[in-house]
Amino acid sequence: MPKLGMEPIRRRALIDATIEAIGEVGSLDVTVSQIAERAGVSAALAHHYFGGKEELFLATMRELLVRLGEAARQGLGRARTPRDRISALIAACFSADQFEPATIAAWLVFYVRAQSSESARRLFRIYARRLDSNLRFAFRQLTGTTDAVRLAEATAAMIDGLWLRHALKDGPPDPETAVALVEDFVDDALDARGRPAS
Amino acid sequence: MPKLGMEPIRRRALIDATIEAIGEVGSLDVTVSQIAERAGVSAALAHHYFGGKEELFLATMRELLVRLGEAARQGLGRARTPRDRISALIAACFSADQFEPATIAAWLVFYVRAQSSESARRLFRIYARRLDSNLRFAFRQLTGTTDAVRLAEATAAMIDGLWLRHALKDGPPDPETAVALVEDFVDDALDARGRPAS
Amino acid sequence: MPKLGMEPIRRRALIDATIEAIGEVGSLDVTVSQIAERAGVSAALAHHYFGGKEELFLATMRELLVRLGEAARQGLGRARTPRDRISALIAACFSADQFEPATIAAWLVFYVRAQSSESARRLFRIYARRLDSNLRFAFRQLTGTTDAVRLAEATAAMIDGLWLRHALKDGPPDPETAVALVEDFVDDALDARGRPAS
Amino acid sequence: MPKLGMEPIRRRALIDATIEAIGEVGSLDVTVSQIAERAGVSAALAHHYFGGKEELFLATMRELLVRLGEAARQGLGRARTPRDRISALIAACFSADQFEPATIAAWLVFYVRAQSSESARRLFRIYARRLDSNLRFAFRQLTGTTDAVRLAEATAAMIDGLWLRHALKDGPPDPETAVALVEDFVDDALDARGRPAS
DNA sequence: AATGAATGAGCCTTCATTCAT
DNA sequence: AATGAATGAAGGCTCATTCAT
Repeated sequence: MPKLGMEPIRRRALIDATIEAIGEVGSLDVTVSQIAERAGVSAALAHHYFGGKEELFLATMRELLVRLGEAARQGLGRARTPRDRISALIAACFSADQFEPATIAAWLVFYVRAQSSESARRLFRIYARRLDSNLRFAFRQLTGTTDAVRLAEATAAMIDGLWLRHALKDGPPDPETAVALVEDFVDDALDARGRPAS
Repeated sequence: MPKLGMEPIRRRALIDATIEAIGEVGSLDVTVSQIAERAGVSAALAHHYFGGKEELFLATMRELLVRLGEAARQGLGRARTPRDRISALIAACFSADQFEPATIAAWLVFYVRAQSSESARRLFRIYARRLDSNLRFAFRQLTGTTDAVRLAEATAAMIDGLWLRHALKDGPPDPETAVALVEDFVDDALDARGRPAS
Repeated sequence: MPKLGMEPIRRRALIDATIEAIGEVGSLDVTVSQIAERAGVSAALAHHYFGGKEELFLATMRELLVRLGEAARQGLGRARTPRDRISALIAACFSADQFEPATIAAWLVFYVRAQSSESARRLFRIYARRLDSNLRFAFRQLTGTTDAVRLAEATAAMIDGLWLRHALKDGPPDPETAVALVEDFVDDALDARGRPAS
Repeated sequence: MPKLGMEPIRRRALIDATIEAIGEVGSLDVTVSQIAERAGVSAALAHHYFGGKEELFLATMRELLVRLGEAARQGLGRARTPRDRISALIAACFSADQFEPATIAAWLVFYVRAQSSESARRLFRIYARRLDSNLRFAFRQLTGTTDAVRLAEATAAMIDGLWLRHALKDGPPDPETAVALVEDFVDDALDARGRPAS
């Protein structure tokens, strides 16, 4: 039954369906029909609203990025100290939303996509830069600039690595352990900084 | 004119071509024809020798895994202390061979493939388990068992994360910095271990 | 806000938009949406008023035919002699209205359409018959019946041919030259008639 | 049963099938599958050999043009006088090959195509220019240069017009009458030239 | 040993058309 | 009077795969 104002609803449904479908299949080899069916609409409608498969994927990536950005922003808002800010960023990356199997899978898949699609890469750069600069900024208040850069990179790498490994694990996601590993790393690294001559 | 004993030559050429092609395109969306052309043979021949695209990909993954395994084995052979063994493993992961753009891309792509292909996942498990157990074994000689597990996982995660990030960078690979980051992490972590109450 | 008496306005707008669209694209491969947009209405409305694409095309053809018919009638009204009548018909075919690029293109396109659509062919027959009989009638007053048929056919053919060739030319239409060519042909033909044995 | 050297055979079969299919349907709205089926092959093969529908159409046009060119060349070879050359060109345009219903339809359809496809237009220009220059050359030997241009254009137009009209006629083609009309036109025109003051 | 020939299956995309509002 | 919403049907194209040579 056609109603007015369906567009945002359909777009949202299609994007969610895309995440689910990619999550289930574990790759971008998902047909528009599969996605549309999951969203309860025809494939033609997906094209109608997004223009094509490529754009649907891009919109989905953007959504993923936005969600992560919001999680980070909220966490940062509640943080009081620089060390808190770092924890907030780590927590955001492993928050329930982000760590659902389908979401992890979708992230990973888009990560790879970024290798071959210029538009995808552009989107990812924005995300990477934002996370990095947030981390760097927090670290800088705890160490010198040079170390901040290093530590920010290492932290980001570990986060990504844990994501990656979770994407391949069979069992349920285990965000607590992941967070603990990164936190320990940060603690140790900052600790070592404070005691230069060991 | 058909020659005798061409099989190993062709197989090798096709596997190399697969790595190159995937590296260039940045995804598994490579046609058998493209690969075959790059190897200087017909697409039909690829099927003749491998049975199908799937098997060609699997063989290529296996090759990648073997190469990494060999790099690790060689490094471990020269290592004298447990700490040396850890460094050897890190170095192997970032050795010149492994860190060529095409290879990084191929790894990443196969990583994702593992999500949807049971056979691919099986192969990767073997690799992950071997790296993990090697790391764990070395760490266990420097820390307690519990910490060894944790540290091994964190180290492996950081390595994977650095790989991932390099896969998306535009510039030339920078293995030295990557190695330094991981080594620092290990140093700091072991350091912290030795001085429990900080 | 819906207004009353919109029907004729919309129909006219849609027909004009059809001519323009066909003229611009140079073929019948025009979507109903494109036409509707050009007319400033929704595609659904086009169906509402015409019933379908086919009927819209047919209505457009009819319009084209009517315009040509009117141009001819007006010219014939002012003609005094049989020879004048011939000139009037020629002039009508190359009158400004008919010789606009979009109109030429539309004519040509519909001409082809007539090959595959019975209804389109029927419309064209009416036009062709009317032009032919007008020409024949005029010629008959200047020559014998047999020759009149021949000359009418030749004249009509030349007119159509000149149209065709103009449809493919890049530059601006050149009705004067076209008219001159046909007039010369008629003159020469009639001349030859008068002097049978050469 | 796959054999070697099939390519030229298949190409030829596909081109012939294209002409037939277009001729039967009377428009370019022919699917590749229809054409392929008529040629006794799969649609995929058509793409394999031609790359796409567009190229298949272009190749078909080229073939049509070549056939016409050959008919003209043969006729010209046998012509002794300038007037003979003109007749030869006219005859070529209405020769049995060219005047088959399917061929006429295909010509007409491609003629229209030229309006929207740059590549098609380019091909047609070549044909038009060649026919024109041949005609002009012959006329120039019989009249002054200025008249030659005019007469060549008028002749070409009449030929095209007769083609056009035949394309829409239901009955069987009637090349003799068509040729007679054009020949009469040429005769009368040349006659008139010779007797300037009437 | 190697390949040209050939195809079936499947996907993206377009578009005319319908319907409820 | 007019339109946004929605879809079924169909077409072009790609590609892995097979087969006879």
